[in-house]
Amino acid sequence: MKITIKDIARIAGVSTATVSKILNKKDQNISETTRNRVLEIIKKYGYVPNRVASSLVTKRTNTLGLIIPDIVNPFFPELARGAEDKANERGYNLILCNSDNNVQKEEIYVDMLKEKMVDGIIFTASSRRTDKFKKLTSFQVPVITVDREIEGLKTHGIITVNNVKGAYDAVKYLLNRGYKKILHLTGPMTSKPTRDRYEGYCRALIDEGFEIEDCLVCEGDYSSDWGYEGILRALKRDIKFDSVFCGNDLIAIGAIKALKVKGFDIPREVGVIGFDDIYMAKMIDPDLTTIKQPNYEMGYKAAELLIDMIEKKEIKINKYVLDTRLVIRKSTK
Amino acid sequence: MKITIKDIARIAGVSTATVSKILNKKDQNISETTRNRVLEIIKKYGYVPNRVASSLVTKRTNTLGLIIPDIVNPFFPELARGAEDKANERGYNLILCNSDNNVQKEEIYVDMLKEKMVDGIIFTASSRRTDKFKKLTSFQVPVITVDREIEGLKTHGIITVNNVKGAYDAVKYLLNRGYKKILHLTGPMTSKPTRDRYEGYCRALIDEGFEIEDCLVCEGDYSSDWGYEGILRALKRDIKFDSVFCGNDLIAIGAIKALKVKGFDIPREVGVIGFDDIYMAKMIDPDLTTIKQPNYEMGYKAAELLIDMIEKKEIKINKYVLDTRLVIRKSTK
DNA sequence: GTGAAAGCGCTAACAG
DNA sequence: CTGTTAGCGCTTTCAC
Repeated sequence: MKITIKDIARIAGVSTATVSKILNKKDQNISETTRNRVLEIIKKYGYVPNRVASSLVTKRTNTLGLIIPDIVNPFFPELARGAEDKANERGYNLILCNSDNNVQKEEIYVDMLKEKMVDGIIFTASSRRTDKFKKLTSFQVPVITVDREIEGLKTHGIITVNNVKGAYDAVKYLLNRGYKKILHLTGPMTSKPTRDRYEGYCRALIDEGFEIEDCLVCEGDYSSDWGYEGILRALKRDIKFDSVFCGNDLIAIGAIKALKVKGFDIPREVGVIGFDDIYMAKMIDPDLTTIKQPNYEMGYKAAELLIDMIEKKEIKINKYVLDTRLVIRKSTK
Repeated sequence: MKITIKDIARIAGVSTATVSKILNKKDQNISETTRNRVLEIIKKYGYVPNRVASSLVTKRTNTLGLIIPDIVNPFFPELARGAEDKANERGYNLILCNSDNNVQKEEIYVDMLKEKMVDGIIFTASSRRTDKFKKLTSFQVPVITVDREIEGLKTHGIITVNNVKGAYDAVKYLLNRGYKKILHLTGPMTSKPTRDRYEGYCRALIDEGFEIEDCLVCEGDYSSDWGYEGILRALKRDIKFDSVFCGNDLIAIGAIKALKVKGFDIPREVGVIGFDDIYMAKMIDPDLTTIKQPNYEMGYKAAELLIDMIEKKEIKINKYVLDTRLVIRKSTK
């Protein structure tokens, strides 16, 4: 039989109200003596309050939902860690949900989280979301979307990265280093970040007086396999390029692999630049020049904004666009 | 104002008991007609039951705790994913906790999870655990430890990997391929897997008629930095070796990097073998021969065993030792 | 087949 | 400074 607040109250010879007040630090009006006595008894008996009971009355669970496509994708662990750190710091826990970018799974998770009365949700939505999905907007608790803005989906806060500028910086850097024919291996164009990076690519080219050649832009997905495949395909089609701007680091890693297999010297013959700066970027050979995304900070900031909303602190900004940073390593000359 | 079971009952003209029974599929004794009527109303009003209320009475939250050192460490995302998949399959959610291998943080998390009344915990414990830490053993709910057996810590179930055999296989393979001087860059000897891998290393050497040379065994931690550092240090000390058995893939990746910097040809002059088979193992150059650990399966199995315990299914075995597998790639000849 | 009623363990007025 | 009391939203006996 588990020990309850009633037991503590009885043993201490006070009411449950008194114990509750002490537990919740609403004890300005409790005498030093009783407080100490109660605290002692709590300790002695190893009493642990039952939060599900208190949640039922306070309507707060101190739990957040984190919905991401897949924790195995190297992009997400840092984000999750950032969110968890902030949540923990503020006394919240995080429920991890892997949606596989699957709208149906997302909906199921949202329902589960709703039932469990989470105080808020951090959401990295699938790219295939349509506005038929009203569950979130009708959700009673605040929702922060991270990394991907969803058209037609109103959320309570947004954390993104300046993808246009990041891509712009990448391409401009390539151009400045003397590369002239930049192959762009993109992710799926259904996702906003992909389109933004493509936009940055175009703008940099134009600003520097180059033309945009459609054959240099190849759409795929955010995987190493696609990077590998994309290079082989470009080579087969006899497309001329002296550098590759990859939609993310995974693509870049695959691309480098293919390039090496085909005997190209990186960075002399072909330069490669990625996007993300995942952990592995500095471990591969040559280590990867890339655009660092502040993944950890995104998660951290998302949790912070979310908790501020939950706790009704004054919130002026509900959209943060974090900046990327060019990290120069050895895959570009 | 949120809609409750009372509202549904009132609208349907039945009691809350009836609605509850229908909700929980204990409706053998409910007439088809009322059931359909109630279900319809639930749908129409978008009623979502409040699980925290029901948890209070059923003493089940359908929530599990997952305590790992750090989700950013490439070893853990797969484990977490495996656990989450199984949990989800069985209607449970997972609370993610990053302990940083810090006993104090572990204790705090255990307390939080206890307060939130999780139904069970999956625990990858810090290596520095001492038996002063009784919180877990005195814990009311089942605990499964994964990957690391903790001496002096009784848990309800254990999932590990056959580290001795994995290491044995690795070293034997190296020997069979003609390598003779195997440097062993280990993790911290305070951890059981490290010691087990060391044991496998010794056994293989002995079985093949080699001697164990202490100077070939260097203790560090499970990071790429240590792999890099370890190679440089061995070289500086003028230790002769023709291959490296690394405590994990991260160490191997660092080692490969250092070896390449120093101009060694891998695998001809020096062969390298890792342990884990993380995602990046096949992406680096040369791609890494390694011992695959079934990370996903460990998480999956852990969740399965845990949930079986929670739901009191017949449990014969409460310890699973999963097998590793040699994955041959290009970092060995 | 269905419902009344007694809690689950805690908090929050409000009263004293 | 402390206690009384009425729930929070749900499940579960047990009676009808």
